[in-house]
Amino acid sequence: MSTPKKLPFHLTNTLSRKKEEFTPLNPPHVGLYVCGPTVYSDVHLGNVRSFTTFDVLYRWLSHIGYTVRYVRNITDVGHLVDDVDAGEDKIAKRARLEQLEPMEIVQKYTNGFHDVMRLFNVRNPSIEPTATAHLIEQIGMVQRIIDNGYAYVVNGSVYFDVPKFAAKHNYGELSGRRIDELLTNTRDTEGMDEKRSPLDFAIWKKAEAGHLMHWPSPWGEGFPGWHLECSVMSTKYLGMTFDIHGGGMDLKFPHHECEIAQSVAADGQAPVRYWMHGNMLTVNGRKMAKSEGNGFTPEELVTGNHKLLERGYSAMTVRFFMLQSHYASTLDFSNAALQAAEKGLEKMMAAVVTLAALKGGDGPASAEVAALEQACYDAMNDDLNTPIMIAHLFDGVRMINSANDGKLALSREDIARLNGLFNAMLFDVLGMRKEEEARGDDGALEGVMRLIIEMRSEAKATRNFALSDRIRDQLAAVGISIKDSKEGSTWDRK
RNA sequence: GGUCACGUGGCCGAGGGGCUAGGCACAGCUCUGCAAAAGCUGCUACAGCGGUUCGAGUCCGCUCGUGACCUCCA
Repeated sequence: MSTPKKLPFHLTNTLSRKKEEFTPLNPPHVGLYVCGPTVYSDVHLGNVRSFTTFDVLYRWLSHIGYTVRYVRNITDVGHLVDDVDAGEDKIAKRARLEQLEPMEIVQKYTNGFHDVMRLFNVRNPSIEPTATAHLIEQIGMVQRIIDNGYAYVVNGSVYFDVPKFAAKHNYGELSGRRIDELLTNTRDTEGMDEKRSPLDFAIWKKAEAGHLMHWPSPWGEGFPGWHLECSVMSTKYLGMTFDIHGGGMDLKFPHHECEIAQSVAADGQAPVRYWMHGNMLTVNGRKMAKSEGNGFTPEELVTGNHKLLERGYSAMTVRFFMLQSHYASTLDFSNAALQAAEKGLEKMMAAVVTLAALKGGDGPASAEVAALEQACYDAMNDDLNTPIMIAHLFDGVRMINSANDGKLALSREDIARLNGLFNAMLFDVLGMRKEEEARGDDGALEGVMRLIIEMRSEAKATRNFALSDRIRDQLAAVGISIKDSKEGSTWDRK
């Protein structure tokens, strides 16, 4: 029996803007770093899309045989906000509003983030480092950058010297910016008067009076700059140069560009071989963002308690909806699209149940099933093309249902392979979860339903359709649907 | 203002020089006590205008429209 070809994997590298064959630095190991959340507020659905994208990447790399060390950080230091709140740390700001310790805020939203990840069946990373636990390393990196002449100290703050760096290195290669263009388009930002060039960015910032989160450093009390933590934590756990760095499109510039500059300036090595950027979730064509105020929380999503939501949707419906578009495309949120995804997912899940009960005939594996397997691998290996892979799975759904209707002959071998394929692709790779599992049903309902179905079948046998229809209607009213077939009746929660 | 994307059928959304995407919705048929489910069939589109080509939704140019980044943001 043929087995599908599982390699090679191709992904779009933002550095080259092209699809490239992926080859790890030290196979079979893969180092993967993804920018995690800033824990000063609830994560919204746009954040979930990004983490889901990289969750699927992690799952896929593991599935095709790589040993992945997946590092996803927690940003708990807080970054400078705009000039309205000049100098005030985001986390400190919220802490004052809510009269909590900064680390209490951090803990609260970290817990919330983890709850959301669990709800959407996003796997835990191998390492989840926090910025506050890596202050020593961050100070060390600042010092190395200063020692190498790419940063200067002004009044207790340390700034990265972008023009000096750009003179020798390719600053802007990731985001496609050019120094001279950037210079004509800068706006006033914090610390402008201290910077030699408006393009320079802080890698260590002096703590002003009242600033709650600060640490001692060779340059005085302060806190680390915007982009430093990712540079430090990625290379600490994955090496000076590692395989894949992921994040949202909106982080490409300046965040990731600065990460590259910092690593090169400090250690002389480009940190990342493949950069991968996920696109934005939009609402009515506009990016979902904290600053836009158009996001909803998972609670609002599930309950439907939000003005943009006609009703609630399960986390798995939303996950499936997201995976039906490519990660590099924008995806527009809408109730109609969510409802279509919900129906599609129900159909696919029903087919999985049908498949488990199918009895195949004798005979060899069919070419169709083998082709389907290969098509799924090819789709995923082509830059993680989940929508195509899902389209192939729906072809499998049709095969399963046709076989169940007696219109297609499948061998035991075919059925075993389809079972394996759906388990691998739908559950392991796409990370779908059966809703009953998510709900945590025990066996009691199953037993009760078996009894009710048996009694209803007796009513039908005596042509007491008034009773059998009443049972079906009443069950429907409490969210349980009954479906009759030649072999008997099945039930499902809806 | 600068840079970069995108515009696909009733809706969502892939593809990316010749080959059925898929899902949802809708209509008809089959099955069925009725329903639901399922299967089959139908609806077959690529913003507009030019160009390249034997052939363009796919490449090039222009126009219009939308968005992202340039500032914390997945």
